[in-house]
Amino acid sequence: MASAKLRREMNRDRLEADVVAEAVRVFAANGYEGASVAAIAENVGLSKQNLMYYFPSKQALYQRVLDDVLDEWLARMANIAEQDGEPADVLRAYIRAKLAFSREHPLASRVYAMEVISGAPVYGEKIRERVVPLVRKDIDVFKRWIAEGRIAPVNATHLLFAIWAMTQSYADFSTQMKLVLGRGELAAQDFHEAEDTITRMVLAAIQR
Amino acid sequence: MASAKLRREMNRDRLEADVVAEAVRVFAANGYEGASVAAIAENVGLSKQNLMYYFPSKQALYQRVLDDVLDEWLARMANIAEQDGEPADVLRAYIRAKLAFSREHPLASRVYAMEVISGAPVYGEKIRERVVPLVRKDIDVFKRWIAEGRIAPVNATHLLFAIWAMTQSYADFSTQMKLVLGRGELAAQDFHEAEDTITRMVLAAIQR
DNA sequence: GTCTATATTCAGATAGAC
DNA sequence: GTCTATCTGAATATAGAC
Repeated sequence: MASAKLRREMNRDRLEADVVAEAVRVFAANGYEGASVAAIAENVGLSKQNLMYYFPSKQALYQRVLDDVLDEWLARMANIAEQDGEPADVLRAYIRAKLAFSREHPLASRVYAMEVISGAPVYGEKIRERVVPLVRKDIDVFKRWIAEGRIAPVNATHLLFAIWAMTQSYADFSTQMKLVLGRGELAAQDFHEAEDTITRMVLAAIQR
Repeated sequence: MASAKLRREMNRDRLEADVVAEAVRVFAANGYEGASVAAIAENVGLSKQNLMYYFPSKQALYQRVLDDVLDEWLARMANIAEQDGEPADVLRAYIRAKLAFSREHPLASRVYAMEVISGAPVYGEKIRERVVPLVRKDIDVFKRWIAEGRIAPVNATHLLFAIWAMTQSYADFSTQMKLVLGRGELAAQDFHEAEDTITRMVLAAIQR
């Protein structure tokens, strides 16, 4: 009895995960309005009506996608800046983690980016609740380092904005980068060079 | 005769400019698919059908919007890197110009960003023709500086990607920045601090 | 050039049988 | 939970009178 229910729930979880994974692709490629539930359903092998049995509305599915994106992102990025260690080492780890996310989850990054660029009409409140406090904590860490004289007195907020922008662009703007590099895909080498260049800029800027 | 025609054409130009300006707003806020021609027409005081007399299709209007966005961007950004002068001064001017564009034309930046994030399905070819050569020229300037020993041997390509990402984010991600800063709008002061921080990072990185 | 009217397609969502 | 069938609204686009 319990095991049958458990198995059913695992199947459901797996199915939902499949749907969400496909939804990320479609939302990333077309934006919220441009995405069609029918397309997502077809790609995942469900009827549109059946998909809507699991996700009652397109918005509900979209919110679930954003929730999952943010969960994954928080799991990787939370608490990096708060770790002990030399500022240079912490910043290196932070840049590396954020670039790795861009490389491993470019679609997730793009869905989030499009939502923000559109003015965060559906996810603004969640960003305020879940992202902003984390960002502020990271900024506070930078400020503490400055107060303690461990790094140069840079503008902590804009330093973080800069790190975010530089690392995230390797997911969001990879299409343009590929055109500039004349390459079909960004390769491991590109991400290494990116990491070196970004790290160099950040560490040079905080040099006392 | 000729003056009547001229006047008519000026009116038409003005009307088209009004439509394009409004279209930028709507495309930036909703993406290509999410934008509706009817909404654009209404906001500009035309009937939908009348608008489609001037722009035969939604895609044509969208392409026109992107063309105008790119024209404006090229008018400001082309040839900055190619100017004579100390690398530090040229880079300062480049960063300032790009930040000014983000500040003065955030909607233009967002429309372009969404197109690129979506994979540039309609504007990819134009980007290849009009943007990529310019970017490559700028990168070549950086490489020449390195070869001449005027700046440190950084990765020229990724340095440019970094500058683009940092400056552009003040248009594209301003919604998130405003939430972090707890402010309704980005102010002149924010852009000054951004410019200082970005310039510091770039100049520190090229320091020999 | 501008209007009324309409064709056509497509999307999200719901009802109800099984 | 899954299916067939359908409703409803919106959006692009076109036809044709004035």
